[in-house]
Amino acid sequence: MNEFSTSTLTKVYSPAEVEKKWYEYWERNRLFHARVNPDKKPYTIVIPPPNVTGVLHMGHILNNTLQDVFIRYKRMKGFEACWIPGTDHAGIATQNVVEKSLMKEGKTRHDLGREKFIERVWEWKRQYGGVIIKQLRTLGCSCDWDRERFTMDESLSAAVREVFVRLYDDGLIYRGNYIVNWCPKDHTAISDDEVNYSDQTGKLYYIKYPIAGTSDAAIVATTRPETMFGDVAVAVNPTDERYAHLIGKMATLPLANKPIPIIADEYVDKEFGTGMVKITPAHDPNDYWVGQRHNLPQPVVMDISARMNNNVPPKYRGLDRYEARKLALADLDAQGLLVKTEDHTYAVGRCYRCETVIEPYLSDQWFVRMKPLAEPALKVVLDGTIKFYPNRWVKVYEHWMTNVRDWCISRQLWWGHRIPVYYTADGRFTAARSEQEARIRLGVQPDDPLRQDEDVLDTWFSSWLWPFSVHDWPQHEKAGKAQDLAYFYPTDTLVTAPEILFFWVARMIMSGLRFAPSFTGTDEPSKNIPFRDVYFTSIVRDAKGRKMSKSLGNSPEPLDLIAEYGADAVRFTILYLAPLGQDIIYAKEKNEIGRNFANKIWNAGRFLLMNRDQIGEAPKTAEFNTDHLDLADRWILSRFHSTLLDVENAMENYEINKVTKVIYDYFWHDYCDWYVEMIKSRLYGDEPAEAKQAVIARALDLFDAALRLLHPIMPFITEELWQSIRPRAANDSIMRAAMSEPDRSFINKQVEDEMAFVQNVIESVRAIRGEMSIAPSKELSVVMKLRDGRDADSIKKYDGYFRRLARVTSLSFITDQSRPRLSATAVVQGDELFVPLEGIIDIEVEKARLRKEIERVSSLLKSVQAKLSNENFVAKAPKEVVEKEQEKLNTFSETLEKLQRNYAALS
RNA sequence: GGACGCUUAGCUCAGUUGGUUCAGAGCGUCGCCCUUACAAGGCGAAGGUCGUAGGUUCGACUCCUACAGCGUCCACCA
Repeated sequence: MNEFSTSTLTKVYSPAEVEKKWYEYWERNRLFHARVNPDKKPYTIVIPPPNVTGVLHMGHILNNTLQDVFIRYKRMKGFEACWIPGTDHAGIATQNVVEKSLMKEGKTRHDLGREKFIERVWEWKRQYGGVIIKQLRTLGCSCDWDRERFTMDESLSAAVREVFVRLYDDGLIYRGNYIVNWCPKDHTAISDDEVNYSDQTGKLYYIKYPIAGTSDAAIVATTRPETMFGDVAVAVNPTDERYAHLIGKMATLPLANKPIPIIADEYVDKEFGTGMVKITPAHDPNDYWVGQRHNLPQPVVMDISARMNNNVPPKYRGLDRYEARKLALADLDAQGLLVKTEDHTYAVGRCYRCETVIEPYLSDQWFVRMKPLAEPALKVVLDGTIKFYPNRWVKVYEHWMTNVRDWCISRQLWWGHRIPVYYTADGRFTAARSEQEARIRLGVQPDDPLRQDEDVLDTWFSSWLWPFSVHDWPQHEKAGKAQDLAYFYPTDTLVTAPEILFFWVARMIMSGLRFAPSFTGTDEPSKNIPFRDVYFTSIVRDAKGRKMSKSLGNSPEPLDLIAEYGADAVRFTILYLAPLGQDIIYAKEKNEIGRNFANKIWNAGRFLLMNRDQIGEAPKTAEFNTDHLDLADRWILSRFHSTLLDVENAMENYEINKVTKVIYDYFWHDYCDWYVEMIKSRLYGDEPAEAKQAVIARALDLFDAALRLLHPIMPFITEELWQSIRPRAANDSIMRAAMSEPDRSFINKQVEDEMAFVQNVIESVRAIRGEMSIAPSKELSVVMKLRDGRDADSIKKYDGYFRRLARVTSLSFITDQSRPRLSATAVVQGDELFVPLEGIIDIEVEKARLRKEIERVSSLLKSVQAKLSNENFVAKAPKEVVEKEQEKLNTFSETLEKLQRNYAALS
């Protein structure tokens, strides 16, 4: 498995086989599996269960990459990291999918009947469901697959029943005849949160309702004339003097020819329309409450498909609501009762699943009383027991939780958890965990008829229990999961989209605080909350800033991306682009960032292996070999440990894009661009073999450490290289290796300053080369004139670096004015540097170069001078700041002087 | 109508207690290079009065206010 020879490493990294190979290896060795381990602290994440009908999209890529990064990072940091995967049964979505396939056979679910239909859904689930779970493997997710759950598993159904009964017994679940959001296509109620509103331009119709016995008429304005058949009153504002005389009179409902009263109610806005409103209690939520206040009847005039029912005049019966609207308007117009029609923009609510315009509809539904659940759930977020990242979502949460409305949990579907309520023949009912329990509760004999409620529960009624139901609560004892539940609950981090803050996040907090005490045995909120941190992910948008979605067709196909760029590259790229709390603008081509980086890592590995094979490696003693250290070594060790600190810090704050940037910069620019280039001068120089082998060992140590640092983000390539660079034990994996711990004793400011000088010299020579268009292969000489107190030997010892990185083949020093006549010059930290360019130099180019540099330094100098001559500044600014400015003044003026002298020497 | 977020190089974005060798990176552009890890690469260069207008301060990309543009969430008048 390990110890490749260099020849097997191709020049360009090809991820496909590598990724497949290692994922199989990890899974085969059950390296993702977490078990209760008292010696380690647990770190748990439960996956936001994707719909069982779902396929991977870019949002999942981001969301699951983040979770995998957290899990892999914590695992390497010594935690027992457990990522629990699973899928959601997704009531409406799944039922729709199966109904669609039935339609192809010319059947409806009613042709099959409930039992057969549900069987059919299970069959579908077994065959096609959970594709997304397989796709997550492609992405490299290290989920504990032994713990995979489905929200319709028997154990999760038990949790649903338990919770329902408890809430029912506590009086928090009730049944009522209320207006709900009805989807005429899915034939079910949906919750307030499942309705999406969008502005739409429609018409506002003014309709005349004659008033019996007078020539007067009430003129009402409505956007939905078809609901007029359900009108039971006309309302005016009690303070509206225009209509005071009409209150108590009867108006005639046109077309239906029914008398309805004119009533007064505060709800009516005097300014809108005519100030008179038709009241339709069964088809409008506001009208419903008006009707309640005035004890009005609630005639329902549509059926479950929003077709007019038998409560309307015969000619309208059976018509779709929009056809009925058309016909009613025509009839009203014919009778001269349609006064006028205006354009009107208003918000239309649509079903979040099928986009059908919802119909407010009066029906019997089950509700959860939310206030008592919301209060403690709000508290733990406000007091920081649960933290939101970014924090601003706390305000949104607070607003919702203080204005929370009761949750309609019944759905008129077949696919889902059946409501555990049982009715006797004479109409008594109770909630119960089982039919047997219901019989006991109701005092009903085993052979007496008992009927279970036909409806199922909202999908979220099972997902809100997810953090503990995954451990088979309330049957955890029986299932042998008691220890797991105690050890892995609460979870640590929840990674989810802000869109489901209310649907899911808020409700999980409520359910955790409400039900966890029964297994944690404490009322302490911090032990009962379902998670400690919530990370809200970015929205992935396209180049035009539009949200990526299936319907817009503007999203790349994730699996194609992975096939083309590699999973590591896709993971790296999306994290690199995703700042905490900000949306991300995504385009396929961006994956070149990750792909190129992977290739860079790959080639660094090739370089090291090649040299190891040729030179050999000193035997391993500590994490980092510290024999034969020189400047570059001390510097890279210093840089590495500061990088570790930065990564740790950014990780704690969930600044993952910062983590990727820090590592990227370190690896590419510090390790590859400088360090690797610098050790070449030693590896190919004339040092003793022992020193060279120490250099190789150290470079490999650092590479090993960098691979571990990178592993959570790019799991595959790091495993491949980690296994190749050193012999590893059988079944070992980088994912089980320890992350390096930052050690401040390696961080050395003097070393970094010294290195900065060497880098500046090299960069100055390179800049001259670049400006003069001198080929990199052309060898150059450098003459230096040092400022007072500087020792030439302290610079000469870096000769090898200058030779290797700037192609400086001759370095000499002068102390007088004998500078080479035709040379380009630079000033590096006060030391002057001359590059003799006899025959190559273009005087004008060099003069222009120097002029620009002189300008730059002059403007710096000027601003420092301005500051120091400002009395207020000197008097009020802190002493250190003033001193610093004073130092700058000296440096700048010295540098400027030298530049000007060298400029003069050219003319 | 209410709340929140964003506005820095052509593009996508960094910029942590306010102190100009921090105005930066990547992509793109231009120039020189296939230098024995990497052209998916190396080196260098050009390019921005940090949305607008005020204010606080010795000093603001960084704090405050207003405005503009973009975006998100919530509520909603029939």
